[in-house]
Amino acid sequence: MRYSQMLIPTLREAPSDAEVVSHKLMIRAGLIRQLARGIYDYLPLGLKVLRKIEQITREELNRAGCQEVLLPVIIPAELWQETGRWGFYGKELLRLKDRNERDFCFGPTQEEIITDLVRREIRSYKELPKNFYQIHTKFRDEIRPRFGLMRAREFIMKDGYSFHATEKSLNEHYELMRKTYVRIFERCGLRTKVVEADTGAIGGSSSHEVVVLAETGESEVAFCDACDYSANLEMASSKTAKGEKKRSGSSKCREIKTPGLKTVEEVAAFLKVKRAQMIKTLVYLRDGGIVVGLIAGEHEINEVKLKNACNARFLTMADAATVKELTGAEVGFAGPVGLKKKTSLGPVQVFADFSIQSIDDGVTGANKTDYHLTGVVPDVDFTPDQYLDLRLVKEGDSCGRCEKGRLQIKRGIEVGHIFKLGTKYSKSMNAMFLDESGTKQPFIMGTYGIGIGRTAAAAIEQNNDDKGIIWPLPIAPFQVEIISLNQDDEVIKTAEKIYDELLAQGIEVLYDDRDERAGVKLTDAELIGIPHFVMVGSRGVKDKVVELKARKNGDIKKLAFKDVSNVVKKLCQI
RNA sequence: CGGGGCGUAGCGCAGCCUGGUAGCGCGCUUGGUUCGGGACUAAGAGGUCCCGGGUUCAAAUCCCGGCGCCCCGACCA
Repeated sequence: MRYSQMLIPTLREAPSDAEVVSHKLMIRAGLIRQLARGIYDYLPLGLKVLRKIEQITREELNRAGCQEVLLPVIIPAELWQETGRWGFYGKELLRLKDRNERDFCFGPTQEEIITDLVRREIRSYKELPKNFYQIHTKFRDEIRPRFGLMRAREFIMKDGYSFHATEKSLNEHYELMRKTYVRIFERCGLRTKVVEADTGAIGGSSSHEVVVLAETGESEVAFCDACDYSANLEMASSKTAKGEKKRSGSSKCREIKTPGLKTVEEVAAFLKVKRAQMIKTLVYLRDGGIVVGLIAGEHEINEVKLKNACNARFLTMADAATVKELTGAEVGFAGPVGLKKKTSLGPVQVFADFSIQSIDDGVTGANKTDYHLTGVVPDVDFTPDQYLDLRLVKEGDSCGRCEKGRLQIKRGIEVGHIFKLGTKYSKSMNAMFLDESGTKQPFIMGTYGIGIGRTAAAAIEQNNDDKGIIWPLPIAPFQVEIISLNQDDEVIKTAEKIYDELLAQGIEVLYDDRDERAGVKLTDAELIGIPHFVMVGSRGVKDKVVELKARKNGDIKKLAFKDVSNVVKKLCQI
């Protein structure tokens, strides 16, 4: 491709609304332009990168036995009503009506569609397992799109769905997908980590995320420095003392006046007790009731763990009025002793983190404004419904899996996600096959996603310098860029000749044939980040040499004309 | 949805406070000189000052309403 014929609108300055480096560079290098919030045009250079990532994804999935399909983006409401998601999904689901006022949505994910196809076309266990995937555009009306393609509303995603006759088959396939995902991102030239993840709203029993470690990532992952344990912060567990047996005895609880002291720090300082002795009491609102979480004052509660523990559909901090109704006190004085079992909003569940199990002289709110209780003993003064792990792990906590490891916490970009779904969708949509004994069984399903645009953004986050993008070779829009450093006849002749030679070798080459100064061409070349430059100038032409420059480290090698195509070809082998 | 900010030429911004009919840098067009790391020079093109209403002799500027975009928070296969 000739640069002069391509639309590559590079910018010296990034638009002021771009925050993170990948967003800035994607705009400056002319890969994307924004049309509306979270909605982008993909320009020629940007599309080439996406296509590369798609192609690698396709090759690896096909190799793993998956089949590509292409499902509609506009979906009739009926299918979503079958699974109940038409009601649950909320505003993130873009809903539309056709000319006859029938309800449709723009698919944010397509479990319903594929399950519908499979229930109509697959009847026997003999046809299983199967994995269908597609690469197409999704739309999620995100509350807060940001960072360019990292969190867009309209985005390109590879989504795949597998169907199995047995759990064993699902487990095997899940493992295959995990390996395949690792390989896909490795081939893209990315350094990734596979972490255990929360199954979230989509439901299901097990889930892993593939994340690219990057400062600008939106998710936090914890991993052990000794063993291979790694998990999304939402899921991560550290070593916890548990299994203390229940105590009995009489209460030595006392009420103490603590005027205006609400936080753990304030109360601990006032009463001269350790934070570890404090029983922090947090009140949450869930669908159909109230959930109270108890945790030692030195720790933070992990709301995802709490939400999962009580099996809630949603969970949010309770407002002051609810806290007052439950405890009879202002916010800041809640405690587990003598709590109501019921409120106008529904029943009250109390979950306690293991960390309070061993407290024997605890301090907690008295459910009375300006008062706290001391000498509180769990299982004597109050009994939680359940003890479990509710802690948000901290950097340096000991690993929950191995003996000596410590947890580290880093930020990452979630580029892939795999789920064991089970029969959630097949059951609600009555998608059944006949097993060996001739009985109807719901399909056992898995779902597997890769954010294609987000992967491109993550690649830039991981590979850039102050001059611009440094594409990993496998996903670079071009492998080589030829730059004529001036417009002398001999230089142009040579550049054209090399261009033809490289093209003939099947190399993806961008030839900057513009009548621009060397500086302009080089700066643009560095910005758009093609891995190798072949620089042709009049000085070299005299001696029949060109210069080969690596974008990554700036190394320059002189090359005789006759060697160019062989050397470059070797460099471009992946 | 709550809090904050912004909207003036393709991009980055000034002008607004204190109303008088729009400017700078980069980019773009044409000519000349230049030409191996973002040239110089001369001449140009390009703006519904986000939209609507109001105040005023006069509004980019003041007032009211709306829209769009960004940031923080709540959300998130």
